[in-house]
Amino acid sequence: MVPAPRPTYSVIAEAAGVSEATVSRVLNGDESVHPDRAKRVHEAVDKLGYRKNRVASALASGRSGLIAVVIDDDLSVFSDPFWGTVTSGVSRILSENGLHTVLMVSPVGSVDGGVAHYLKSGEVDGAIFFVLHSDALVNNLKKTGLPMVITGTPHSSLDIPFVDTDNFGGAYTATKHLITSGCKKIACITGDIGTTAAKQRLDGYLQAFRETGGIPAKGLICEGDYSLASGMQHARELLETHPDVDGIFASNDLMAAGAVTVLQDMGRMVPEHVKVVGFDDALIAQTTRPALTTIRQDVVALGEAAGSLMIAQLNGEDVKPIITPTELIIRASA
Amino acid sequence: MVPAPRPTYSVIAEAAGVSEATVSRVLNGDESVHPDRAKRVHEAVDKLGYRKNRVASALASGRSGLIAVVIDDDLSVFSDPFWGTVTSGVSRILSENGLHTVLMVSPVGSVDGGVAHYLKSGEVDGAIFFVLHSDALVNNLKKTGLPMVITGTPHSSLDIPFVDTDNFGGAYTATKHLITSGCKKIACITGDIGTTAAKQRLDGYLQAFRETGGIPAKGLICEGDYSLASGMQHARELLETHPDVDGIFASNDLMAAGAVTVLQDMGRMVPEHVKVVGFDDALIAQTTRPALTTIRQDVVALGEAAGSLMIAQLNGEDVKPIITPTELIIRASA
DNA sequence: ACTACACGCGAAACCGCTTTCACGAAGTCT
DNA sequence: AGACTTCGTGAAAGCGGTTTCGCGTGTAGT
Repeated sequence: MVPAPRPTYSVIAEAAGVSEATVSRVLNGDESVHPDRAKRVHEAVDKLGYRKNRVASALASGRSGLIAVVIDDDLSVFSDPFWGTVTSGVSRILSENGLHTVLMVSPVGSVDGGVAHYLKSGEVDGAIFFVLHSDALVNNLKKTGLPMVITGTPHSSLDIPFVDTDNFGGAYTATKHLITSGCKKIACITGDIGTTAAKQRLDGYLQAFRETGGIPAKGLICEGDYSLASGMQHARELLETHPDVDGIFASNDLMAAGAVTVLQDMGRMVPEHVKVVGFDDALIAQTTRPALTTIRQDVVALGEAAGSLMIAQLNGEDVKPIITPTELIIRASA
Repeated sequence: MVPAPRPTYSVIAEAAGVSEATVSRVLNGDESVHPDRAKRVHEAVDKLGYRKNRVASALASGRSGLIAVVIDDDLSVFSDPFWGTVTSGVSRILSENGLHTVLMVSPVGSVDGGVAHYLKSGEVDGAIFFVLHSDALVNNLKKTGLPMVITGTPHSSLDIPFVDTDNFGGAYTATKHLITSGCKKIACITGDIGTTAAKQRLDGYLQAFRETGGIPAKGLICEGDYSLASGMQHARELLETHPDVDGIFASNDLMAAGAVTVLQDMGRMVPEHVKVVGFDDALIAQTTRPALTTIRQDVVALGEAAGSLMIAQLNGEDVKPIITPTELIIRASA
């Protein structure tokens, strides 16, 4: 039971009465073929149900049609739907452009492991990185000339195109919201400060604060790590050092949720006594009681931006970083 | 600035003083090459930093080294870390075996779209499907002979290898736990009954119930849809129809969380008046107050199982479905 | 000692598509 | 009208591996 051999150029060429070279030209959108012949080729293609063999095409042209998405193999992948969502956005855009997404999970911090080799080996046409802590791998690969896009703001100012959420603006808006809601003493629980996103969100908070003319009191800024536990821990500490705190901006919803539960356990009502704003608009923002007021980032759009930046690069276009906007979602917690 | 041309077989062959055919044999583990020559080849490979061009290899051998992971483009991808986690497990196992993961997001319910074409076109060596509602696509592809693995129990009894969590066992354990904790009237809020997982979890509940000698009273089984809202709604209804309910097994943590908040809003204490057990051990299980007792499924293991089932198939081994075990996590809610 | 056979290995065809090159026809320029 | 381009096209040379085929050579069988 031979599985119906797929037609090749030679079959198409014969059916259309042209050479294989012409078939190739037509199928690759070369304008210089006479319309009549092009039409004949297209008809043959349709009739025979021809589908180009991408592998052969890749070998001959040196373009594989594959884009790698590189994710660090740390906890974020396992617990946070964020990356999966971005990836699906990337994947959609790429496949609309005839490209495919190859997923690579890179051991965290590995600068020269299998992933690096694979990327260097020219079997992908480009790579999209999710960078959290280190852009060493990206740096290492930069000299290869491989088209790359970074999701998240890079640490060093590599001139590699990147996409990111407007962390600063979102944090600013969140803090501003607390201020206009009447909060007098607003704390900030930052994310893992080793990430640029956490820094930017902190900066946004500081900026809003600065505009009120004040400076955050000592201890009002706590360095968390994006985990539920750290949200809980810092909320607890805050209540001890600053019992009169009446607003908390947490750098993500998970920590905000942790803070809310601790606040409630310790007798504070949210939002009556303390208002809390998170960041992300993750699922959990809707399931806490009260539901979290938060900054929504359009994660799918982020993925699509990354994808289109890659496409643009492959087309030789000039690319600039893309910052996607955020939106304040007002629920019950502030 | 030519980017250091990669060595090819001809270079290796020359350096090792053998033919290209021999290089190929050595590199593909053909035993019939004399050890001395094999050694020379390996040395040449090491010295020249040779890496096989997978594209060329794929063209010549007909094996691409690519495995597709097909995910339905519906909400689950966007909001549930589950799929991302499974995928990363799959990806790890595959890359340990020299294979790569190609991510394909398939428009939900599409039986004959681009994804199907791609899979049929022989550019991947196998496909792993995440099946929730329909296995039509899989069915459609079955006759192509493409090695496939399904994550989740298929609806129809296709004889396609699958991996799944022990839904039945987990639900049984959960219900049993409620029974031994002294609950007399135990309700079940099922998941979307169109999914096999929901059915199996319901069966597990029924089995535990049956062993007590009783039959669940009418209305004690409510058909939810895995959403927070449905958990809340059914908890509300339960309290009306069966005010004396003292145990609830919800088919996932989200619904369990919804149930808990409603119970509390309506004056019941958890776990004093009503005990609640969820399923999944999702993040939310830790953020509800009280934290949820639940059934943990090892999602990474599930992905790894799917990956290894694929590997086994490619090796021509006989494969059987794999059911991964669950674990009862006792927290405060039951 | 003579055919028989297995074993190692190299030559060469081949996988299916891309791209360079050169050639004839048609058009343009003095 | 002759020389020079331009344009559309096919022949053919790859791309970098894999695999079939057949040729010595060494060992075994009789």
